Amino acid sequence: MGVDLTDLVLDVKRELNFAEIKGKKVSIDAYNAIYQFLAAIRQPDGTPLMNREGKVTSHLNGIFYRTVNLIEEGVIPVYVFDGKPPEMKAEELEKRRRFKEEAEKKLEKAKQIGRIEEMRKYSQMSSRLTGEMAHQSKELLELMGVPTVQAPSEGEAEAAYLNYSGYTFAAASQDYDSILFGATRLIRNLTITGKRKLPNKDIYVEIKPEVIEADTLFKKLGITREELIDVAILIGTDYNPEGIKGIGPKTAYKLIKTYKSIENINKKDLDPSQIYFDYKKIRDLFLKPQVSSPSSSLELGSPDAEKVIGMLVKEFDFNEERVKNTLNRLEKAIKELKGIGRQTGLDQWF
DNA sequence: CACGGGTA
DNA sequence: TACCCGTGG
Repeated sequence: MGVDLTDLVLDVKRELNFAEIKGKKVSIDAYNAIYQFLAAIRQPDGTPLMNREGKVTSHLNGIFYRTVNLIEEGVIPVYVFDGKPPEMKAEELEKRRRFKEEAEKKLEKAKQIGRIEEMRKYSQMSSRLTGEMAHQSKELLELMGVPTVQAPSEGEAEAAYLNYSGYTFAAASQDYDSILFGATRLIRNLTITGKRKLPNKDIYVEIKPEVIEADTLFKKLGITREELIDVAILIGTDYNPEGIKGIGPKTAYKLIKTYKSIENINKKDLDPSQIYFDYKKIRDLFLKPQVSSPSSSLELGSPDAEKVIGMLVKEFDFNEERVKNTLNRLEKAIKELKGIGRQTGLDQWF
């Protein structure tokens, strides 16, 4: 799930204007994006899209159409895939597994009483992104000519690293962890747009991409990245999911703002016995995550239309006409995008 | 979520 | 052109 920093970023987050990322690379936390497609691209009763053999295709649908739309908007997406999770994430992963099991039980009940709305909700909650799905997504992107990066460990950390090292202009993820990992610019809601249903209500809200600039956030809060990491640890991260009982974003921020670090917090403000986790190790996971320099160029290549059709149409039963249409749009968008690189610098004269 | 045909 | 809505796989 990541760290809940919503309350702390409220004042600095702003709507993304696509013009500001035109022609720029954005490292996308692939797992995060694919998971959202998998959860969202479903029939009203929650059944995911599947080919005739019953293999789920929701993730491929999302990757294919959304990515082409992004490239048409002028963005060069760089999808970063997860490697092996850090051992300290085990508890969080176990927690997620239990959550899925609960959702599956609730789904069965909803099915029995035939409540379509509930069925959809619990299907979404119980969706699982398999290794095979991640692999298929990566394969599709490669056939499309879209750069991918294999992270040694956390994809989000690698995406942030690509960002602060200058390979990409921003990092895209739903999770605020990106900023803890060092991203300079975080874009949320890049891969999901449109309307989203409010939980348990019949109200739909417009979801728009938003930007959070790390430096602006640090300045606004008057703390450093290191200090924000300590704030996050108090609230609870993927590496200490429980956080500290009774401490939320506001309190955590106040404590670190006052004391600068977890070890400096006065005993009267926080009973040290509450800190049962190895916070120094967690700090290191954010400050010195396992990352690696990209081995490929991270440039858009030429799509292999034949193979994309082979995969989507022949193997996964996508509509041939739609796929061909979209491939044409993709080729056109790539050409235009490559034109931007050559033309910049000339534009100012015209 | 996204497409595309229909409708105003 | 903007939105609605049924369907995609």
